[in-house]
Amino acid sequence: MEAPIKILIADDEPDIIEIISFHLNKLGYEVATAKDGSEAIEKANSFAPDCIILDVMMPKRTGFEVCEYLRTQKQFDKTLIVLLTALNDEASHIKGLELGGDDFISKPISPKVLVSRITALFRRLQPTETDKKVITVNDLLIDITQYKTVLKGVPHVLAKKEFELLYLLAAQPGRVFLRGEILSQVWGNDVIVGDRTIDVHVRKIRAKLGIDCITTVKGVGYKFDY
Amino acid sequence: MEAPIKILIADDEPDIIEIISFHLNKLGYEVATAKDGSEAIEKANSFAPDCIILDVMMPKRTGFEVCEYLRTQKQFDKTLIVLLTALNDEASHIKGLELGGDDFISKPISPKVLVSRITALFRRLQPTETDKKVITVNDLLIDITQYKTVLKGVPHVLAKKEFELLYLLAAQPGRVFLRGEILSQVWGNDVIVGDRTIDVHVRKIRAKLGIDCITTVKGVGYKFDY
DNA sequence: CAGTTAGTTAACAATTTGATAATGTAAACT
DNA sequence: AGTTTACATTATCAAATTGTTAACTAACTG
Repeated sequence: MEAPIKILIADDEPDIIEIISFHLNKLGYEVATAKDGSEAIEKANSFAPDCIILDVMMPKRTGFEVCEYLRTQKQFDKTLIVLLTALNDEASHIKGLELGGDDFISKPISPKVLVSRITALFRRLQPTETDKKVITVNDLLIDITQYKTVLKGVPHVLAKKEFELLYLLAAQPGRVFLRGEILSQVWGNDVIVGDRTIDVHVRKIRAKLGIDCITTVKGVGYKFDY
Repeated sequence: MEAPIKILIADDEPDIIEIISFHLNKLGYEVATAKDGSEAIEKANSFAPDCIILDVMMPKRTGFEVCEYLRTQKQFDKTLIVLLTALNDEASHIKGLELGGDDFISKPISPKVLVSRITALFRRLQPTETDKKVITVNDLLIDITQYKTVLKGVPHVLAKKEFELLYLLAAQPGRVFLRGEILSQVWGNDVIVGDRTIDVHVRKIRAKLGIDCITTVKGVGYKFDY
């Protein structure tokens, strides 16, 4: 990504603003803040954020009102809107979705959840990341429609399970998959197989491709890293 | 596009249906809904949608079952199928791709993501050139208007089923066809024939043409590769 | 250094496909 | 109609591939 992603946070509680912007800043996002609904709209126009986090309960204008207004404006077509609601407020959740909100986070806020939800949203906006059938990482190509793996232009034939395992890991490079996750995702929940089975398949993939694209995270699981 | 694009939504949660149909309606799509898998299949037949959004977890029949079934029906050849899955369920992702799903959207649903993904799918669909009558790959020519196969200038006579099988595979070189797909496309879904039948026909094609243009993908299916 | 975890290898089991022959079937031809 | 012919399908078994486990070794952790 070239320019830093810009995020606007609007909440009337300074503590919340501080916590959120601290964490987002740390991750390289460019952050602006607003302390009520009216300021949120002003800042949205001047700052042109990619994502706006709105507290539902705010002075001057509620998050709903801001959300509704923003959705009428063409320049905020592609802006993600995340609403902060009280815990378990299903009604607000539905209302927010109808007004065009993209996601909801319940207070109290876990910074970790917030960040992962926001990154997930951005990821989902681009089907090319997670949802494509062909994965390419450097000079490695993995195509599930063809069950084909090509490394440096040379095709390598993997068996079904090997392929599915590699595909799973490579779909999210860097993410560590626990053994349990791998088992349930590749083998399914009904099938019961031992842990060694995974090792053996990992080994075969490494051997066939001739590269170490799968990294062992001892005591945890495996990740694709290439 | 002249007539409005028709979209069928199947989910057992009325809230989800309401939100999605609200947003799609607003964009000018014609929307029908179903509350379970069985109703989804009924509505698919009567409504003839261009795109079907299926929740994976549904009563009566799961989204997977519906997807699998629809893909066996010739009239849903070009129908887009979008599956709604729980967040981060990679196994479903892979399974869905194998069953012929076109895209995946994780719950909770963001209207923005949903809409952008669906329009992206339709955009991708434009270059529909699947209906070629004559296929030529290298020095192999396959003409369905004459049921004729010519390899290196030499005609080879294939039986009806042999030809149709070859034609199906060669129409999308490289793509793996599951046995189920082959059966439903070449034999139809009413006819029940065993798996060996496919093997035998593949063998005959290989023998008659004298080349290995059909590759076996063990545990998965066959693909044309020449 | 004991205990845990992963890698390696080989053997075995399970599955899948290939090949061949036999049977069924439907049209084509006396 | 009866026969022939070509094609489609199934049955059966052989062969190849793939999946899994066991047993052992190596590496790491505290």
